[in-house]
Amino acid sequence: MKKIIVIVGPTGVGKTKLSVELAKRIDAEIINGDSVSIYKDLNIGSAKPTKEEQQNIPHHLIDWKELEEEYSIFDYQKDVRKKIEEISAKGKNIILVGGSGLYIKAALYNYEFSEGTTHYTYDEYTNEELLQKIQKYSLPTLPEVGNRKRLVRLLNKLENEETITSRKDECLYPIQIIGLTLDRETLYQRIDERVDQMLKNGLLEEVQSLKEKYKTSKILNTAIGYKEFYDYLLGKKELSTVIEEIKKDSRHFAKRQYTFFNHQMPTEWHTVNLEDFSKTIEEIDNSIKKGS
RNA sequence: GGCUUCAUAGCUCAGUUGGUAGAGCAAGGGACUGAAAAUCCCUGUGUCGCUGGUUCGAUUCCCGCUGGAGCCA
Repeated sequence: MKKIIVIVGPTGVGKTKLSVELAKRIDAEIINGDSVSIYKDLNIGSAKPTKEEQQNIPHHLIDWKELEEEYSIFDYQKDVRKKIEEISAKGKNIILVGGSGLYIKAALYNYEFSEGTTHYTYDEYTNEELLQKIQKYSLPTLPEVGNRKRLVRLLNKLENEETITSRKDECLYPIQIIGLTLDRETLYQRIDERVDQMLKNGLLEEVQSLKEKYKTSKILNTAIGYKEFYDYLLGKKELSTVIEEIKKDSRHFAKRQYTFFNHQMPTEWHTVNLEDFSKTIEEIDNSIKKGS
C-alpha cells in the first residue's frame, strides 16, 4: 500500500493550500481530517475550502453530513478507513489533511470503538465519586477529577465492558506526517486577519441563516466561529466582542493543536515560507520522496 | 487656578491597621479513545508612577512632582 501523506498543523497556517498543491504533484485525492468541515452548510466559519480552492482535486468527507446528524469519531474512523481503501484501490495517493488531532489519530492508529454506546450521565454522583469508581479498574492513566465529561465517558465504557484498547499506540498504515508551522506571533496575526476576512465574506449572515434553520444544532454551539455568536443573536453582546472571542478561541485552539501534534504523533514540522510558498511545497515534496 | 480622587502583573482591579504583594482575563506549558473547533490540569518578581521625609524598616503614613478622572471657579 502507498504511504498516506498526513498534513497537520494549527488553524490558519495554510494546510488547505499545501494539500491541494501537493495533490497535483503526486496525483493524490484528499481526505478531510477536520471535524467541522465534515458538515454541510458550515462554510465560512469553518474555513472550508471552496470548490475553486479545491481545484478539481477530489475531496472526501467534506460536506459529508447534515448539521442535525449525529456524527462522532466512531463514524469518522469507519468512514476514513473506507475511503482509504477505495482510493488505494484506484491506485492513487492519499493526502489526509486537517487540524482535528484525535480524529486523525483514531483513523490511523489502533483506536477501538464499540458499536452502539451508552450515554448514562451519572447525575447522582460527584466527580470525586466517579473517579473512585474508575480507580477500581486500575487503569494506567486517569482523567483529572475536574474533567467530568471524560470521567463520565470513561465510566460508561468500563461499566459496559467496552473494549479499552491498550494504551500502546500502533499505527495501522504506512504514513508520513507533515506538520505545517509558523512562528507563534505571525500565526496569531494571520488568525486575526482571517477572522476579519470571514466577517467580510458574510460569516454573520451564514450564522444567522443557520440558526434559523437549525435551532438546536450541537455543532453550532461548539464550533469556533459559530458558538461565539450565541449571545449576540440574543442581543446580549456586541459584534465586536464576538469577533474578539472568535480570534481568542482560535488562538487557544491553535495552542492545543500544537500540543497534540507534538506529543501524540511523530510530526515532521516544516515552517511556511511566507515570501514564496512554492518553496515550502518543494521542500515538503522532497521530504516525501526521500521518505518513501 | 482651587478642591477631591486615582496611579500595583501585558489588561481590569484586590490588598498590605508599616515587615517588599494576589485574583480574573491575556500569555505560556501539559493531558487527551464516542461533543475533540470539545473537555480538563499546571505556571504569578511586578523599579506597587517619580522624588524627598518620618521610621530599624515605606508599596502602605507625610511633603512635593508628573499623569489621568471628577467637582468648583
